Amino acid sequence: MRAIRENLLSLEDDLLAQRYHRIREIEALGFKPYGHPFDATHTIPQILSEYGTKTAEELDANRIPVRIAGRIHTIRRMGKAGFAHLLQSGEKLQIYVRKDAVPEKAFSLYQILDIGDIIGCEGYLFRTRTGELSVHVEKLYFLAKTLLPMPEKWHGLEDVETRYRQRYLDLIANPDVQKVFVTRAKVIGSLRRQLEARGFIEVETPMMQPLYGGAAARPFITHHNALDIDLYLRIAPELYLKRLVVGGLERVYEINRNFRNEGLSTQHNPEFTMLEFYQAYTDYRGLMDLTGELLRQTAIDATGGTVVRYQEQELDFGTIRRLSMREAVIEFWQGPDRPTMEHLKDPEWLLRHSSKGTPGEALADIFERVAEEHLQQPTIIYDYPVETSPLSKNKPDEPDFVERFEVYIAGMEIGNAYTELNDPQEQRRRFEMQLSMRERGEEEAHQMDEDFLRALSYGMPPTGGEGIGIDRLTMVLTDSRSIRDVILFPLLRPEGPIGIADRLRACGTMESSAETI
RNA sequence: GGGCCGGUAGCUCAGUAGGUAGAGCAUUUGACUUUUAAUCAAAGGGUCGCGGGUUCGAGUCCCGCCCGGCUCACCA
Repeated sequence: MRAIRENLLSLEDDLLAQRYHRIREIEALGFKPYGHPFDATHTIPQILSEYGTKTAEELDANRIPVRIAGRIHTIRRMGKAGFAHLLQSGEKLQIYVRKDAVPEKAFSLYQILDIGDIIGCEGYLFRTRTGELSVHVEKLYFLAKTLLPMPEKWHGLEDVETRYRQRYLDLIANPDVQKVFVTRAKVIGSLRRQLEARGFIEVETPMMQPLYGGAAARPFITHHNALDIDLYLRIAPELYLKRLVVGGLERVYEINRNFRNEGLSTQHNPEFTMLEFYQAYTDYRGLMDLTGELLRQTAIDATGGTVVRYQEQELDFGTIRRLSMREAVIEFWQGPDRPTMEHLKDPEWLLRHSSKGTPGEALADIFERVAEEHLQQPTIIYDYPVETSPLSKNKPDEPDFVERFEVYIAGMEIGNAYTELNDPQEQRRRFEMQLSMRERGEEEAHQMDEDFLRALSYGMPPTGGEGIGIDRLTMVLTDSRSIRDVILFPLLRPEGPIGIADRLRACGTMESSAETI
């Protein structure tokens, strides 16, 4: 018994225990600590946009009754009256509670509210002496108790690790974070609408694949027990989507996760979201036009305009520049000995300027080192060497190159597109080329996919296909520096013991013991 | 994996030269019926990331480790 008392004493300073105890006080006042449905007349953002410009006189002359709900962000108690700010969807509205305007128990409830509690209230809109639009409360409802303290009110939650691990807390404490994810939803919605409007249908293809392909990356491996087979989490949906084009679904798209077992960085998360779409009877030229239209409209839908601020610069989505890979190398070459187009067509020159094994790989390597970081404005880079592009169609006049382009924005690769290789014989040769690269130790070279070859052997119409990285596009459109800021739950190492279960159990035990003392 | 930076109260952060661990917010108690970073008065709250070492004495110096950030490498 004494041990219990001592525990109770030691818990007096514990915020969790304090607040847990408060649940009983809330119940004693006739309120439920959790779980009422609540019919609001408005959301807080609605009130702000509908009545934000009404004057005090207008509000007094024509009283507007409201029922709203929100989380308590700040509370200022002043004896027999007080204020609080309620937070909903990242926006705040002040409420005013005075003792003579609400039932007695409601005022008692107001006096024991904690920052972070979720409440509802009913009353009418007015402006305070200082002019702030507020709710004059006549009825108070209790909707959910917070047991843990909220982050500080004006710095918010700064600790990046906590922000990523406890995104719910980040969303509560940092209203701008909500905006990022609203914009992300707008990006995806905009792309869907635009593709649907052009006759594309959305499909879902396997995430778990017996062979992985469509990109160069190391996969995650998992196991299916009943079939006793290993499966790969897909690194790309490409080969499945092209099978659908063979089947006559001439315009298909998929927006879904890819998984690549690679390092993490500000631009890489092991699972990330990709839009891939395929359009029969077009080629990469057609896709360049389409890409320009898609990106322009997405920027408008997500941000309201075609000019987007990103890290001290203005990116213009209104027009997208087009450069061949070789032109880009020439344009962005730093220092002396700027190469000419002839140099860039000379295998020996290329091999001299790169450690890569083939002229094509060397060109791609040089491009990445010389040009990539300079591609800040939305830019299409086209004509890629065949070695790095096992699924693209050769250029008719230059068979060492393929009809492929990538979209760069803010120095990042955002999109990748090409005229699809639809000649099964050539595709077989490409796979075999990849296999030999694999034997040379290129772990990420493509696997042979015979069913895909079989599908192509039935005939795939000439087709253009493209992938757009949703996360990176969202970064650009939300002015985010890290991919983790546009992924709700980015991958982190698991954290150590949290201990909340023990603390909650202790609260419960204390309480039932206390009753028997 | 390499380099650099960081981890101190629930949150945001200070912490001198190696000498009793601090502030603001939050919390608790009291005052206050138009405040808004509310104010005023008082109080409680710490595994200084973890483990070793040096020292009479370590948040501080040294070594190892854990977690995170940035960056390079890697990732077409």
